Amino acid sequence: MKSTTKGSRYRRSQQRDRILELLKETHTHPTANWLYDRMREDFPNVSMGTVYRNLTVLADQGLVNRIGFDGTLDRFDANTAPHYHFVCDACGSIVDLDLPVDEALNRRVREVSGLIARSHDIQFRGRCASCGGKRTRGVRFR
Amino acid sequence: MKSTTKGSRYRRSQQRDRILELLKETHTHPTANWLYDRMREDFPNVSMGTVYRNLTVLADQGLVNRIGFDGTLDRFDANTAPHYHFVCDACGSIVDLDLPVDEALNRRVREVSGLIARSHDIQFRGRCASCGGKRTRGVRFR
DNA sequence: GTTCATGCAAATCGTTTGCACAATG
DNA sequence: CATTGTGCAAACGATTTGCATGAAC
Repeated sequence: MKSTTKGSRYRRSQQRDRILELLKETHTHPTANWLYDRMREDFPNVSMGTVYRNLTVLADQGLVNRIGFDGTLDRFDANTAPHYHFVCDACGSIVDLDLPVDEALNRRVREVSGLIARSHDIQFRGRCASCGGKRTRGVRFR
Repeated sequence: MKSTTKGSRYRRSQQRDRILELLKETHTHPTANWLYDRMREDFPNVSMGTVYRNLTVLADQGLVNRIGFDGTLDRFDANTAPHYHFVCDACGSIVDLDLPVDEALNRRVREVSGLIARSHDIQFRGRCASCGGKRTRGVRFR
């Protein structure tokens, strides 16, 4: 991984630009493999290595977040503002929530434990709109 | 993975009993590999396969939780009561917090999004007591 | 005695990396 | 032209699985 400390001697590339574009126009927190499939439409010979390398660079530049929920693959998100997530038990889809981030929680942690929390993440779990109350096992997002 | 739906035709085994015991007397949310090392003290020929298989069974029986935080390996925990976690940025150690679980959050998700959240997890991030404010890069827990 | 659990090794999956060549600044 | 990015394939680390044998019920 390149360090953020140095002058970030990154060059631009069509591939990386496109990956960021895809992430900006997609709000499903895609996996590397999903991005790879989309990328092949424009760059038929693109490799997974390139996808991962660019995701790492974008994350290093702070343009993208890498998130790895319990059990699921790594997902990527161009929404770098702090926010909470809803994860569907059935199909694994992830939805951003409009709940305001509650900084007071970090303070409560300190009161209770003495530990200084600088941030926190919340994942809510349940069925998403399309999986509903049904027992249907949705197709796992890959 | 065996299903919970059937009659759970699990037999007991010394190995599984010992793994559960280790998890009960350990509150550091160990990795499979840590458990493997401890297991070898009692069962010199135990294999990782056995460790993982038993962890899966214990999780299926609801006796153990498998938790996989962002970037870290899977960790295992015999404390199955809902609780929040503090994750150290520096050394990766995980601490259970005494903060009461706030069920009202699930309701707020519904108000805001219409999604029905059945549960939620929170991970707080910061430096643990031993990593303190120091820039020391603690040894990553494996 | 039937079935489940084990140990071993090989397989799988997501991700990373070394290398020779192409693209960028 | 000095260096970074790419495509390819091989390497990697965590986890899973197939198989023959041993333990549990």
